[in-house]
Amino acid sequence: MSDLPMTDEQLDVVAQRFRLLSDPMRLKILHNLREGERSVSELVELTGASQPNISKHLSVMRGSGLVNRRKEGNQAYFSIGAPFVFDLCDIVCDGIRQEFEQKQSAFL
Amino acid sequence: MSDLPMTDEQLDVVAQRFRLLSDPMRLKILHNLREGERSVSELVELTGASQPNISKHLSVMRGSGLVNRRKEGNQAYFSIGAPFVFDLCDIVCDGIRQEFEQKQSAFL
DNA sequence: TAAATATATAACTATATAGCTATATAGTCA
DNA sequence: TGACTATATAGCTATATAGTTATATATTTA
Repeated sequence: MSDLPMTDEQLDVVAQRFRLLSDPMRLKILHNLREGERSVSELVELTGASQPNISKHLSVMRGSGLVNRRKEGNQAYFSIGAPFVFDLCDIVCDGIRQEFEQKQSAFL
Repeated sequence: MSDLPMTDEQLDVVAQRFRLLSDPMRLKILHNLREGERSVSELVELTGASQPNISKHLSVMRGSGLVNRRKEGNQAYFSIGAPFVFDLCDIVCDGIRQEFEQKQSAFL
C-alpha cells in the first residue's frame, strides 16, 4: 500500500489476502506447517478438525499460493508457499502485545 | 506467531485482527488516513461510501485501536492508531507482486 | 480383482457481517 | 429557543463462508 492512490481492484486483492488469514483454523494449519511439510491426515490429527474441513482450507490457501502441495502415493503433503505470512503474523502479534502493555500501563 | 504452540484463544485474536483488514472499504479508509487525520465527512467524500457505512467501519476499527478519534466541535477526526497496518499492507502487496512475476515468468 | 486408505468435492446449514434506510444524538449558530 | 450540521446507532437484508455429512476419486495392498 504505497502513498499512491490504490484502485478498488487492488484494494479487493489485498483485502482478499487478509481474509485468507482471518480464520483461526487456517492460522492453525499454517502454524503447524511452520516446521515443515505435513500430510492432510497429519494436519487433521494436529488440529483436531475434520478431514473435509482441512482439505477445504488447504484448497483455498493453495489457490492463492499460500501453501504448496506435493503428492506422494495416495497422500498429499502441504508446505508453506509464502513465507511472508509469518512476518505478517509476527507483526500482528507484536501489535497485540503492545496494545496489552498500553492498556496495562493505563492502570499504573 | 512464534515456534511455540499457540492456543486457540491466541489464534482467534490474531484472526480477528486480520479480519479487520480483510475489507476493501476499511483498507480504503486506512489508505486515506495515511497522509493524516480526516473527518468522517471528508472520508465519506474521499471514499464515495455512505456516512453510516464509514462511521460503522471507523467504530469497528477504533474498537481494536486501529484508528484514533479526536472530537472537535461537531466533527470527529480520525487518524491511524496502529502504524504497523501499513507494514502489513506493504508485505501483502510485495507478495502479490512477486506472485504475478512468478506467473509471468512461467510464460517466458 | 476387491478391500482398504487418503484426499477431494458436493450439498447443505448456520453464522457473521457489509451496506442500506431510518432515526437518534450532539454540537453550532441564527 | 429552533433550525441546521455532523456523527452515531438501530434494524434490516443480502451475501459470504466455516463446518457438517455424504459421497466421489484415486492409490495401495491383499
